[in-house]
Amino acid sequence: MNMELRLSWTDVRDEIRTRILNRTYAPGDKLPRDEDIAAELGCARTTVHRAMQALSLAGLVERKRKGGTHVLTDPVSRATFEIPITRREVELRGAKYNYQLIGRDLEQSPINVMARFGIQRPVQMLHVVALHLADNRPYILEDRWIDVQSMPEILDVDLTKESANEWLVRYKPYSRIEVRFSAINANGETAQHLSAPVGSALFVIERTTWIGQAPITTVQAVAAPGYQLAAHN
Amino acid sequence: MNMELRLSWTDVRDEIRTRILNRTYAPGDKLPRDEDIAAELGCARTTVHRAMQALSLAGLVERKRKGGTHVLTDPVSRATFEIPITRREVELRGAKYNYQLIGRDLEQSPINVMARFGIQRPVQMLHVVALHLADNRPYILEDRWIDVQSMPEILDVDLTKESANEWLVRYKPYSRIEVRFSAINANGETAQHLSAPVGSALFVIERTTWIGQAPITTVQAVAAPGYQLAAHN
DNA sequence: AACATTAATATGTAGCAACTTAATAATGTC
DNA sequence: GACATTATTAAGTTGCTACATATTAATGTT
Repeated sequence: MNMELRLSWTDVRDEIRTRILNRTYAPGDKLPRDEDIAAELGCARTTVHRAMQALSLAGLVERKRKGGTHVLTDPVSRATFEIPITRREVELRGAKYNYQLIGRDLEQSPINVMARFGIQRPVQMLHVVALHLADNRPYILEDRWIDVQSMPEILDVDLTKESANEWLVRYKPYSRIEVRFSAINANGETAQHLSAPVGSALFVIERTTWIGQAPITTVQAVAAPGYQLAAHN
Repeated sequence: MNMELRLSWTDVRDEIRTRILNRTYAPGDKLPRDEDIAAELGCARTTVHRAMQALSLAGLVERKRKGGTHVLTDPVSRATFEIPITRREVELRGAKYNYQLIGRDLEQSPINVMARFGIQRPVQMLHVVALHLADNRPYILEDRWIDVQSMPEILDVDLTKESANEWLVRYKPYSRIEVRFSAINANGETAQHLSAPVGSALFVIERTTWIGQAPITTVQAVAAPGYQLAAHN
């Protein structure tokens, strides 16, 4: 019978990772050239290359042209998380989703919003405050600013029925996103909207998106108490 | 003069993304086959394939063998963040790093720790509580559990000088990591360690790591007030 | 009609070859 | 010795070919 001898790039990646873990290649060490590893393991250089790319992306090794590949001494934890649209997130938890528009106004962008976009002068923006509910309980309170210059269509959207985010991701997928996490104590208004005690610790997600260089939207999403966000590698 | 006509896979990715953004390929649509796109743009199928992989990873399209490529109707926000070792993080902010060991005990793993590792029966673990300081001000309070079965060496490490995390990333790089974020109100003890008012909202990072199937460590890191974590795509 | 079998098809993966690029090393010049 | 120039090297990139795999569509059998 014919054994499967061919190595996939994931096999190579795992082999190299094992060697790094068991200190065959110790932190700081220079690894053999892709070509030599390929010869040793009996695969193509392309395959080693892909494995190395993965390890480099994972923050385990560092690669430089001509310089070769080195095991990093201080590997960084790198993890990825997903932020689905809130409706999806709620539905995935098996809860009923609802949405309430709280406020909608055309305003000049305040300082903190300008800072998030990295712009110098205030511009006209659509300011939307809305509440997402799971099983009729407050889930996330969002405070959103939308650039009307690069997206005048948003002014005609009926935001009482559909969340601005749903419309945006459907019609204007971003190309760049920046996310910041933090924690705040609930102030009176926030506490009221989220039916949480004043002062309770709330998880905050701040997202800012662009299409190319053009600012699209920035949102501060405050989650109800108990909210957790998971990520993995 | 000879123009640069060759398309790189990033060019192809950008072109396809643009078409998705301007609704040439609308949400839900089926894209042409890789081969046809390659023919149209004048590049190899491999190149289109790589571009598509990137878009698929980014959550913009979905690919199935024989089924073809479809634009997703609800693209998910996917972002990546890095957690360097705390010393690095502090030094990168231009601050002086210090570290204090608060407690170190061999204990049976409690329920919540077992849950994080997904194990059924309690095991002997090293429980370490420590404080990281930036410019002599509390920065992060960590509460860590380390599996001694898969890592007896940790018992001989002098944790008064080096943080357990530093030792771990140096000698035992994980292969799988799970991260959870949340917010808590500072209780008396936590507040005291972090010199924060009781009740203040604190950002919490919970990290659990494995090597293969073997649990390594789980840590609850509570950041001092004002802490922010940034991510990007 | 229901079910199993077979064929067709679009993506997934690996190898090979040729060329590009960035960084280092070697050399030459003043 | 200091500096600029050139050569070398190892990773990066693209294209091509061949084959694997999963899924759908078509066909055959009862």
